[in-house]
Amino acid sequence: MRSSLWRVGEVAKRTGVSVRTLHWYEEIGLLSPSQRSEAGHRLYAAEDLGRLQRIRSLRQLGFSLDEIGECLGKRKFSPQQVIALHLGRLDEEIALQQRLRDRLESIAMRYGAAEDVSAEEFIQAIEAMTMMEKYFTQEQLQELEQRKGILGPDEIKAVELEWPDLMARVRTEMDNNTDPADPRVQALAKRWMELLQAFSGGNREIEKSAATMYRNEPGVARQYGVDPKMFPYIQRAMDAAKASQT
Amino acid sequence: MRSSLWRVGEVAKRTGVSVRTLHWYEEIGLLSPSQRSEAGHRLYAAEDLGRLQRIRSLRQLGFSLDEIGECLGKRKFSPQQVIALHLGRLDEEIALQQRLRDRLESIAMRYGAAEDVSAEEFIQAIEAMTMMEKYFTQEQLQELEQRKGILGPDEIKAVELEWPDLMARVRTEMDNNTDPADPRVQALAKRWMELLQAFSGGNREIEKSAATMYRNEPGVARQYGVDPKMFPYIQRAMDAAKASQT
DNA sequence: TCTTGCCTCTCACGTAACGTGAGGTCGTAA
DNA sequence: TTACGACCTCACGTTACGTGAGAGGCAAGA
Repeated sequence: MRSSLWRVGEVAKRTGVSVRTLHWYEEIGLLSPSQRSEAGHRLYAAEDLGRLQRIRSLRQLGFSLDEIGECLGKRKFSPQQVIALHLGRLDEEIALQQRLRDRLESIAMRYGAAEDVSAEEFIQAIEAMTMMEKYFTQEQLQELEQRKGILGPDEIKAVELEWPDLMARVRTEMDNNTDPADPRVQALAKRWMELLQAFSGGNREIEKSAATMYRNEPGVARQYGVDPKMFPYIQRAMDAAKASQT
Repeated sequence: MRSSLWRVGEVAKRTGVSVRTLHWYEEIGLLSPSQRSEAGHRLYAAEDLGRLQRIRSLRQLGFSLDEIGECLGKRKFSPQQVIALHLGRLDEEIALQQRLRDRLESIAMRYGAAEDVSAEEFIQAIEAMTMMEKYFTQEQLQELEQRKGILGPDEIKAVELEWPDLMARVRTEMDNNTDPADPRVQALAKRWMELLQAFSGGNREIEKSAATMYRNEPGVARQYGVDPKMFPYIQRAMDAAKASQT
């Protein structure tokens, strides 16, 4: 009889759980040793170890101690229901983490090789992405992602470098009150439309969403050098181009 | 000036975070309102809202408040490193959850339709699975899984029903000291080998691992009615079959 | 002016599942 | 007898807040 009683330390060594964990399981009423020595030391019998084994099995499957307690306590619980519930929870969590992972990776890829990225710049990129998720619908984001895949990363980077430069030139002409029909402005407007086409693929809804974003988020607009005031100026340049074509 | 100062409730409504969260951010020094009213009410300025926005962005990417504090505080941190670290952590978590999910699903499928599964039986199944993962190597488990796919669920269930029955019959003959060469025992031994073949696919290592499991885990053995003492008895039956063939 | 109702404040406990000491007791071997 | 290891209980720390409790502030109506 004596040989079939184990003390906490022995149980801990054999099963791999910590002594504190065994204390904790007793405290919450999940697993109490069936005996105590005169000095108050815990003595675990074989049946206690069996219960511990079951607890560990259920724990490994990700159940909470509360749920385990209910499973082991009551005879009437429905395993299918419990598992289905748990499975659903897990699926949700996994999907969430996967989305999170994808977002993180897309940011990491954006700055894959560059070494001199400042924290400032980095956080702005993150903000830009959360903004995108705020202003574009799920389908639009998918479409953008798809077109990104077609263009390839080098092309994307080139455009991202060219865009602020183009914006600055447009701003200069606009500030100088250059006639929208001027060849320089015409060239800028042509390039603007090309880049816009590369971004939106001609999807009007995407262009609208982008415009809304630039209007509502001065931070994002500043990052790319976009000013809503440029929109009508370029529009006038486009109108002038059409007029000269006829 | 006055109009660009917001109180906690207003900030909470605008940004979607709770008042308590704003209190908390101040308590841990992550975001303190740049002013207080005479009565001690928090007054957030535009720059505070900007910082809050950055905090929210980073939070959405799954960073801890500690990490966010460091990112926003120091200029010298390496975004790539932080992201790579985080990405690694996420991948690990996802893989873990995926494995967990698969295990859960395999258990759920085992008892998909059955309605009268007792908690006892259910927990035993879970224990059996954790035992499998303890005694079989990763490759062996994959091989078993593959063979399970080939056999199909109905076949599996049939075998699982037949196995305890077969064990009981063998036990009876063994207890009666029936000659291993007796036709009845020969028939049982033949069926034993067939089922074993269906399980192991002739893989000796898998058979060895299973034997070790049955020897070390009386609980699992009891569940399937297996007794290590049967092994040599069946072996003698097989030997007798061979001898009679020559 | 007083009350009403809606802020806001600080303080403080609760969450899940233990980890990590602190300070004291028990058992046994040298 | 003393040293050492195993054990005991108590209690705080962890994450990122949620949820009150009790008290004070602020504008509007009676």
